[in-house]
Amino acid sequence: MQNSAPATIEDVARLAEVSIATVSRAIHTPDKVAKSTRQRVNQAIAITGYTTNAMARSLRMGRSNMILILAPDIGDPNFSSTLIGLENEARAHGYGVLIGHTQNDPERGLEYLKFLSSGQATGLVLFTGHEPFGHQVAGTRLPPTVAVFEPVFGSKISYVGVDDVAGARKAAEHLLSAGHRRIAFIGDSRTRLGHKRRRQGYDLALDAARIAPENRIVIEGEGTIESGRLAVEQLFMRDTLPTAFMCVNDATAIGVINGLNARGYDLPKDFSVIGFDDVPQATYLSPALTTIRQPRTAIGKQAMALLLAQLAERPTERREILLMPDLIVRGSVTGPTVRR
Amino acid sequence: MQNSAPATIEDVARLAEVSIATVSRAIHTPDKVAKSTRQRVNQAIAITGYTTNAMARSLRMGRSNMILILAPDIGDPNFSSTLIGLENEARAHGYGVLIGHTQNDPERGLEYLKFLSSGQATGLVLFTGHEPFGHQVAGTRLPPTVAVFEPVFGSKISYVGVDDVAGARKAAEHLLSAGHRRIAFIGDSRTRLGHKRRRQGYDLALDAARIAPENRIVIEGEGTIESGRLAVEQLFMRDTLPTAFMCVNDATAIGVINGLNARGYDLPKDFSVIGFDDVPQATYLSPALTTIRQPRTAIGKQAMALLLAQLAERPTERREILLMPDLIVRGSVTGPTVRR
DNA sequence: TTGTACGCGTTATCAA
DNA sequence: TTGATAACGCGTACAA
Repeated sequence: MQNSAPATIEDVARLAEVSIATVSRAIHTPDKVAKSTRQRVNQAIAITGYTTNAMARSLRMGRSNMILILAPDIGDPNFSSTLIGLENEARAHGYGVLIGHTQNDPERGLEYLKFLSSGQATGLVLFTGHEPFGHQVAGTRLPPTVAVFEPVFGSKISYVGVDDVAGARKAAEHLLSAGHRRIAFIGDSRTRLGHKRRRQGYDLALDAARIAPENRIVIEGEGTIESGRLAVEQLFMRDTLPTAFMCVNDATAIGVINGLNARGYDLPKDFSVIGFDDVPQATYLSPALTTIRQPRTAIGKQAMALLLAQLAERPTERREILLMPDLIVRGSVTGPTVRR
Repeated sequence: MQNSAPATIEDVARLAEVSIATVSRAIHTPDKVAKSTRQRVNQAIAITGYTTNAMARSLRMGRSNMILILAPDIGDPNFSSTLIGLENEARAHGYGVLIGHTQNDPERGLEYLKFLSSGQATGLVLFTGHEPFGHQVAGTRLPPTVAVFEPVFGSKISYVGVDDVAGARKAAEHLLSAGHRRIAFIGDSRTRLGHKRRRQGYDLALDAARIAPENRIVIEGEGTIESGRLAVEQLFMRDTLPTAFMCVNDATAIGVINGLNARGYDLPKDFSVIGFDDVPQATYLSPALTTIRQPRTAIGKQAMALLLAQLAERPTERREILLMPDLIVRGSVTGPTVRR
């Protein structure tokens, strides 16, 4: 027997024969209400199926218990498992999460900004690598925020992510220790901070191995499958072939493998390829991709923990938490082949 | 010069020297307010940077302009492009969308249900194939809802999706016309309606080609990569090999290709494989996967249009809109090989 | 221990 | 054409 309109606190109060104030107290500070009253209230809640109206509550309190997650591309294979870490940690502390998909569209950014400033979300997680577009224009102050997956360029927003330099260094060292001396780095970038750091790791490893700069091959790329294919074509045009490809991420590696296959090469015999990220597809490539695994769920968990801490007591200093990634050895790396 | 607290309608009213009622009117029914007054109000809005507080608005109106999208798995490659269709159509009509990730967890379902009944979202899009868990328990009435991607079993919720029967039939006919007579169907299901329909399409095509039932091979599977690999193993154990694999979806096809590759077969020479969905990775497999393409963005667009129509005038009858998918020919299908 | 009454920011009704 | 004011559902001083 349920009404069409959802039960309000008043319905409960009437049924329990108390005032709405008592109902509210019975819910939020149970020890401040007599045991017998509390029981009557709880019964009434059960009967009516009462659920506190989150909107009214947030309006009154000036804050909600929702966290907004802003992502430019939900299809990114790195996104979903990071999200799980974020969600689980939030739930464990009584917060819910909502996902906003910006598609890198400034207008959408603005829209979600309004959502925030209406108080419909209390905290913000950024996958975007930059503040929401229109943020400065709108002149709004951002709520407690943490960035994930890509640090926010030129800002004091805290960041939780993988240690790109160390991970990339591991990758390069793996190639080096397999005997490679001509290693190409595919996917260099001037704008993406994370990719820049991976390039640093590459250089660090090659420095340590005393590989002369003129024996390093660096190709730019935006980190997409297409950019990987393109890089292969560029290399073949220049006719400066490496024995191994170190890719800025797995998407690039997939493109490289693809391009190499298309040219009829037999991997990993002819060339070695290593990636970064360990996306789900990496296992199903042929050869299966040797790569650096991002601890995505752990990153999500830590990021949310940091955000909730900020929510509790607003600190000023920016924090950067870097998690160490692991090398995952599969089939795409072997010793170098001497080509004639 | 901006305040810390966001401007309210009262700030605007004070600055424009009118009442808050007039401000509200100037915004929503501009023709009902004198031109000069309207201009003063607009100026004041610009100066204060006023943005209407969505929460207060929704509380008063009893409805918001947000649509909640419930998905069990955001990582599903079918999800993101469907989402884009949904988002664009919603935006075009002044609605915003929020994504809820259930991970098939009943508790999470309940949580989002509360979100809905608080009026924080007005409409619902279901990717889940079932009503939110706990729906019956909570005894809540669902808002206007439409299902996408997977029809909701045993319910009168409208559905927009691909024509599975017709698509599967196209796939089977493609195999047939390439000369195959022993075609295995991988991924049969008793519970998933969409997969059942694909199986129907397979049977229809084979009926028409007068392939006797004893020459049909049907393997169950849950539509995952792993289930595809498993199916291959089963077939080899039984020693009843087909010349072609028709897979219930691309994930299964990837597993099948993988299993076949692992056994050292040369595709598509030794076996043909066809998928269903056309996920982004399909192009990058070797061989590139011939498959049936779901018009995902169009599905999203149509689904949202249907939902918004329901929002405008609540109809009773259930509708099912089926979009026709296309055959995408790539490299994974050739004529059958005679095996000794 | 409990109840009364105000305010959160809007929109809508009713007078003026 | 405009303004006062009542609701929307809730939390919490303050009073009892």
